[in-house]
Amino acid sequence: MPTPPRTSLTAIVRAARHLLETDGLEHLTMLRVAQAVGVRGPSLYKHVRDRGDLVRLIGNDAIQELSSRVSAAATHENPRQDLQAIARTLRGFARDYPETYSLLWARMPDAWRFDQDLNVLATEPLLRAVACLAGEADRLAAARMFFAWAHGFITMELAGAFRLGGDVDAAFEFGLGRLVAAFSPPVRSQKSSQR
Amino acid sequence: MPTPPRTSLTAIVRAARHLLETDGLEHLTMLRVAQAVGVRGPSLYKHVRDRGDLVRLIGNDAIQELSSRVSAAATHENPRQDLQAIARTLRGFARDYPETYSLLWARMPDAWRFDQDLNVLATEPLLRAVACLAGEADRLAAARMFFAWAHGFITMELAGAFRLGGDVDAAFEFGLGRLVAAFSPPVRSQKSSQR
DNA sequence: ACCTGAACACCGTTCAAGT
DNA sequence: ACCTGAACACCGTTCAAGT
Repeated sequence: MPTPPRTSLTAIVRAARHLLETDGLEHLTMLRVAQAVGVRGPSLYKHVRDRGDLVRLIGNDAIQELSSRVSAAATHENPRQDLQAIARTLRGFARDYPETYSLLWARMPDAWRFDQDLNVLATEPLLRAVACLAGEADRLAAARMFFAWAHGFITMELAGAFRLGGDVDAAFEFGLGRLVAAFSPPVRSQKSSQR
Repeated sequence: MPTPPRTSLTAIVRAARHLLETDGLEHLTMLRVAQAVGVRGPSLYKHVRDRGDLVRLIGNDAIQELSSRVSAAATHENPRQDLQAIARTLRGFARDYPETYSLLWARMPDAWRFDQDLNVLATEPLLRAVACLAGEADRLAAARMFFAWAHGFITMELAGAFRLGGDVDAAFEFGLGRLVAAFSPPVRSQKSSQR
């Protein structure tokens, strides 16, 4: 005899992401998610394959939100301004949702990772901006350089790894400025050295 | 009545680090560590405060090994060569011990993190090399920029995040070259260059 | 001093049984 | 069709009891 669902996938994912953010991944428990949406633990398995699947759905949710923030921020005429906006948007998202951000590019089983097509979508504004500066040939390498720096900085900041003192905000702007500047084509004069 | 210890802290840490590397952090279990060193689970608590403490000891062990690798690699006359050697050493360590490397700068409770004085020690070669290129004033910001890039690149590589194709090794060298070049003082527009 | 079994509160997951 | 309690194998950790 059919019975109406007492919860929904979207409610489960929302509750799980909230729990992740407040208590961390190790406290993101099937039982606690179930409790948050008002069912018993085993019922979740009617909506989700297992805990890894739930992590994947949280990632999908988060990368879409991050992606739309990035798209909204990267609308300048000048690709350098777009790059700066993208980096600051990433950092802002990480500050709003540190646990969720950490999850996005954490080391995990493949089945737990957010979907690749969402990754492609999220990466597009960065690739576009970088192509203008570094040229088509170096597009991918330059995008990886830029994202590696931004992601590394944000990750270390979230991990509390910047403990040697100094102004962390200033260090972020320092890196951002130097990095954007470094994207000019390298060989721009036959006679002088490079920058 | 005193009885001789049937295991030791160093044996426990070594077994735990090995278990971490082979099976991942979530499978690093007190019971499995105990089994690996030949005692029962509860006995570990005579040597270690709790699981977080064990994670901290693994981190201490790993950062010391990484630190000595970095020191051994950063012995060139030219600070640019030292920077390149440092980055490649980090990446090599991460390839040898991906789980351990991921752990080192992961988001964790403070009590789980490796000791700060070991961090200072490990950072010294980088700070020294960077100071020669970026100048004393920008030393810390430049070191953070460099390490953020290297760490971000390595982290993404370990996480399997580079899935847009392209040559990842080439992207690493691209970033490394551009980054080292970017450490010249920025205002060279007076017609001169630096150094 | 160190090790042990038993115990407690918690996990993820399965499954037969309910509606 | 969805939800549930009971069950299983596993956790981390404590503690009284052994030697």
